[in-house]
Order: sequence, then C-alpha cells, then structure tokens
Amino acid sequence: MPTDRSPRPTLEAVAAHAGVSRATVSRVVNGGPGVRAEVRERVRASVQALGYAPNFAARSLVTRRTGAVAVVIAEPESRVFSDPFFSRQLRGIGRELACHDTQLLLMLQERAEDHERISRYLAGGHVDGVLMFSLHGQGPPPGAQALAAGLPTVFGGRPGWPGAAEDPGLLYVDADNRGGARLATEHLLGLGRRRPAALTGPLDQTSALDRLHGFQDALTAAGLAPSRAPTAGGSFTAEGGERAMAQLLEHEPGLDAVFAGSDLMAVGALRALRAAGRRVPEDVAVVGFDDLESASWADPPLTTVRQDVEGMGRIMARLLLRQIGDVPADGGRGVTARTEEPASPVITEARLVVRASA
Amino acid sequence: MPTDRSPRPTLEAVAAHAGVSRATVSRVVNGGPGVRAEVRERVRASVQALGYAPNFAARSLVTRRTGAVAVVIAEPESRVFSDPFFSRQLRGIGRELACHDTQLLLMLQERAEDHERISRYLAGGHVDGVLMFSLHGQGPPPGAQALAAGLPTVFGGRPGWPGAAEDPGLLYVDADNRGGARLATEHLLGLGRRRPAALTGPLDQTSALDRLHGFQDALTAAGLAPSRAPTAGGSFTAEGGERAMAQLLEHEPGLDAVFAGSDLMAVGALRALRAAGRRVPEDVAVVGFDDLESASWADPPLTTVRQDVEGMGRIMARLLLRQIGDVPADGGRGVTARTEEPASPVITEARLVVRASA
DNA sequence: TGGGGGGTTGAGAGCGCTCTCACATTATCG
DNA sequence: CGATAATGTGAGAGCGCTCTCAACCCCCCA
Repeated sequence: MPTDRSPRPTLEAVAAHAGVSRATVSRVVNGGPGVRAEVRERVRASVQALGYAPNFAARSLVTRRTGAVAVVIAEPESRVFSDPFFSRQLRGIGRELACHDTQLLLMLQERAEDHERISRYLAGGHVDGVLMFSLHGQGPPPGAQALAAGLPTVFGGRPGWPGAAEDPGLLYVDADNRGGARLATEHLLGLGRRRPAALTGPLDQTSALDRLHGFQDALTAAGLAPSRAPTAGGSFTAEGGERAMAQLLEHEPGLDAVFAGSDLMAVGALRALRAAGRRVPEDVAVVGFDDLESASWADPPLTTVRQDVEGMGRIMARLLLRQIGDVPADGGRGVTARTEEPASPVITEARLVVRASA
Repeated sequence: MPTDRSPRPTLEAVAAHAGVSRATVSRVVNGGPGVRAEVRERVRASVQALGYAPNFAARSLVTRRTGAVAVVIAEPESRVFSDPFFSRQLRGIGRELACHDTQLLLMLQERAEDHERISRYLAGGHVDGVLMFSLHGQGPPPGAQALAAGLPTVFGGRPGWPGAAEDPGLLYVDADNRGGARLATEHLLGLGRRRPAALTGPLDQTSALDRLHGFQDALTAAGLAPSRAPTAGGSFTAEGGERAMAQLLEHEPGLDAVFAGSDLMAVGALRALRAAGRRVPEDVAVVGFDDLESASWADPPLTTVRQDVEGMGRIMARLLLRQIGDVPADGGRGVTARTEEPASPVITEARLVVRASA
C-alpha cells in the first residue's frame, strides 16, 4: 500500500486523555488565556504523551490563515538558482520568514502553462501573501495574478509593466540601481577615463534600465554626452558580457573604461578584454554591479557596487508580513501589527567597493 | 483593516448558480465520471463565471493530501543558496514537482531551534513527503523527524549517521562520488604524476568521505600506498581549498597533482598554487569535482568530474512522488502508481570532463 | 445566607470540501 | 410491458479545528 500514513492523534483524543473538552485543549495549544494553570499543565502533558500536533488543514480552514507565503519567480529560463544574486535574496527572505514561523513556498514560473497553475494555487488559498519576482518585461503582467487573487503582494525589484509606475499602492523593494550605477561611473570618470562604455543587461528589466540611466546621469553631470557613449546589451551572464564586450571593442576600439551592468557580465568582459589583448585596469578600467562572491575572485578582483541583497530579502518579507496583518507568531497570540503608516516602496542603498579592476 | 480578503466563492455558490448539488460540482471540478455532458458544461460555465477556485484547506482536510512536498535543508551555516551545486539540484526538483502539480516548500534548518519548528510543520500535515538534505554529520539524525512523522522521505546524498548504512528502507539519491573521484585520480596518474595529493571536504559528509575513498582506490590500483598520499581537509569552499592547499604545500612541497574534493576547493587551490609560484598544470595538475559553471571560468579552466545534478534532483522528486503513492495529477484522476518494484537508492553516473588544469 | 461578579469550562455550530449511499431516471432485455 | 440494470444526481455525514456563548463554579460582600 502506498505508505501507511499512521493516523495522528486529534484534538479530541487529547481532550479525552486529559479529561477536558476540545475547546480547552485548543486554548492551551494556542496559548489562549482563561485556563487554570493546573489544567493547562495536565493538557500539556497529554499533548506530550500522545505526540499531538495540530492538523494544519483543519486549522487553516477556520482561521483562513496558512502561515505560508509564496515566492513566485517568473522567468522564462530559470536562472534563479544559478544566479547568486537571487540566491542571497532568497536566503534573506527565508530567514526573516522563519523568524515569524512562516513557511516559504517556492513557485517557479518558467513557462506559460506554469502561470495558470500558479494562479490556481494562489486563488486556492494556499498562502497568505506573495513575494513576486518578475524578471522579464513581456507577457501578461506577472504578479497581476496575485493581486487579482486579493493577496497581499510585495515585488522584488521595481515592477516594469506599463502603468506600474503610476500605481501608488504597488509595494516593492529595490536596490538603488540608478544611484549605484552613477557612483560606479563617477569612479571611472574620477580615474581620468574619458571614453567610458556601458554593458547593459536586458533593457526590459527595470534594474538594467535603471543602471543604464545611472551611467548616463554620471556622464551628463561630467559634461559628456550620454548619447555618444558606446553601449551594448545582452543577458546578465558571463556569456552575455563577453559577447557584448567583444562587440563594443569592435565598434569602439578606443574605449578606456567599462561599466558592466552586473558582475557576471563584468567577468565576461574581462575575458573578452584579455582575448583582445587589453590590460585591466591599465588600458581599460572595469566596474561591475552586485558584488557577488565571484567579483572578488575575478582576475583582477572587480571594483563593483555592493547591495545588501540579503537585507533586501528580509525587508521584502517584513513588508509582506506587515501587509498580511498580524504577525502570525505562536498561533496569533502576538500583537496585531496594524499598518500604522501606509507601506511604501523601499529603495536600499548601494555602495561602491573599490578593488583592482578600476 | 489588515487586507480586505474578499470572500471567494464556494462550491455551494457554484452549485446554486448552476442549479445542481455540491456533489455534482465537486465531480466536475475533480474530473470525476458520471456527469452528463450537458450538466458538466453548465457547471464549467458557472465555475468560470464566478471565478471559483477550490479551497485548498478544505479539500486537504478530507483528502489528507496537500499536494506539497517539503525540501528540508539541514545545515548549520546555510550555504545552500550560495552553493551552485545545490541550486541546480533544487531546480531539478522544482521542475519535476511542477510537472506533477506539486508544490515545493523550502525549509531551512540552520539552527537547533529550527529543528523543532520544522518537526512541528511536518507533523502538522503540511506536506505529503519530504526531500531531506542533511549536510552535516553531527546532531540528532536529521531526517529522523520526517521518518518519525511517518512521511515518505527521500534523502539527497547518502545519509551518514550511524546505522544508516544498515537500513535497507532508506531511500536516497547520490552521485557516484567514489567512482568519480577514482576516475579523476586515475586521470592524474595517467598523466604520469606520481605524487598526488587530496584536498578533502568535511569528512563528516559522506560525499567528502566517498570522494576520498575513490582517490585512495585509484592509488591502490596503481600500486601506490594511499596512506602515504598527503591529504588536507577543509570546508567545500574556495577559502577552505586555499587554506588546505597552502598547508599541503608546506608539508609536501614535492607534490605534482591535486585532487580537489570540489570545484570551489579547486579554485581556492589554484589561488594558493599561484601564490606559491607553481604553474598549473605544468608543475601541479589539478582536478576538481562537480563541474560548476565557475569550473570553466577558472584560470586555467578546470578538469573536473561532472555530475548530472539537475537530473539527481529530478530523480529525487520522482522517487518521492512514487513513495507518496498515486501521482496527484488533476485531483487524483490519474492512475494510482503502486510501488511495483520496491524503491531503492539511486546512484547516478559521474563523468570526467578534461580541460586545461590537468 | 443569598445574590452578584469574575474567572473557567464545555456544548455546538460551522469552515468548504469529498465521498458514500440512497434515490431518481432512463436504457435494456426477457 | 414490467422487471432489472445502468447511469446520473442529491442528501448528508463527516474531516479536525476554532470560536462564540451559555453554563458553571467559587469567592466576596451585604
């Protein structure tokens, strides 16, 4: 037979064992008030003796809470797990949720049919809220499904679909991509470089776009024409960076600095530069973005923009938990944290980390 | 108010709308037989019209199925997300589960108190089964909690606690660590190297231990005394590899080949070798293990042992779904896949990938 | 000694769903 | 054409829990 799922004891059983009613056991289990200390102890002992654990589905059915939160990751070709950036953010989320006794459901939306499956899940009340990462710009507004299901939702990164910017109720957490990119570019210019180029990620992602804008901001401020600065785009990967860099070198052999949209791209750029016989940083200075672990391994170690990725994850989780309402710690005996101030998007700081590449 | 959770329509509502009973709607929703085509269509229309989605908790309460599986990752300092190996495995799991309409609950057990929290969750019937990764050897048999809760469980990697080897019912999926390590070492020996050394991971992890054994197997087969081969251990990280390599060089300056227990360690070893002025592969040949993406970026690109990590994840998921019983596709209308052959551990093949480092 | 009042406890009604079983309807056959 | 089977549908009993509300007990004060 397919696994002999031994029947777990119910509230009823504990009540009988302790000689009290179901209601009393429920009170004890949930830490509710109004139970004599003596009875409370007796019930506790019975719970222990029978190895009772409350049935999640039954509880959830009446409380309308699941104590779980979905992390939806919408991306055509799931780089999620290979992308250390994401991984760290996910870790931050996981840790924060664990602190509040909340489970994390991971939902990967790689293809169109996943969209439907996930919508169904969200509508089915599996979770109390949603953390939404939608990395691509095309397709149906990803995350609309969660909002439509009436679930509290927090976005990772600034949502980029048409109209998103106008919606003041949209909650998201993002790094200061624009400011960070500006910082990095100013560093290049401060080094005396006058022919900087940019390697951008997919411009349908707001992070890539914002970083490009930051790059241009710095040029403008320094009196250079952003439109004249060479730019090439690709995916946020080492391969993408390598290809874009090669392309850039072909069209603009005179460039003396490169702002890469991500560390992975920067690593690729280093490869392409080496292949072209350029020295880094002597001939071409390179800065990256993200400060991944691999940034410090690179040869030469990358100057890059650091974001507190794990912290962003934690903030996302916290924001969501606040939206959900009361923090479901210990079965609800905690204080109900009403949303005093209206929640609003959070932009976290980005800092320059100077290493050898620039 | 904390989020106006708009009341979703219930079965009852759909039944009223379609002019049938709840039972009939249930049958239609679950694809059950015995409903006239005309009625079926009418119900479908009502479902559509009201935007009905079955309540998960209620269904789960009666079916005793949740359609979710927990991935428990027990590790003191969660490298989970930074470790690309894991990430790929998780992706494989996620994809396979998605194919079977099963959700993935991620549970990180970083500290002792998490253990208790997770046990509670598992016992509460949140999930139908457990995929268990317990990377450290110490502490209470991690995973015992899942087994104790009577949940179908599959382990990632060979469980290492005392007695695990004797338990024939223990299900796990592992790479052929021993065989792969032997392959890699034989490659080094085949290159004419006669003073190979090993960099091992934490030997309380079976994967590290198995790889060391594989290394020794190759030496023995080649007529070399394994006990004479220099060995240093550390964590499965670049830092660990760097430190261990430095230590090895100090004690055994004459070594001409290194088998590293992981690619990350190998990358660290490359750094240490460079710092010591050794050329790779001329002075010292290096092989790694895992074939991470970074293995091909390394300088020189690493010769390493490739495992089908994503495939391992898929197999784990498949094994678990089979244990759980019938594959819960489309609400159970699928064939019940009884365990015809008794399930048994799966060891996947490991292949050598030759690049420049050896 | 009797009547509040506060603190404890239990009875019972659901939460939304599935599933069994009895009933209604129509098809099938002697 | 009535008996029997096959098919379609509905009534109702839970699944295990929470939560309201009424009942209860004991103590205090008049």
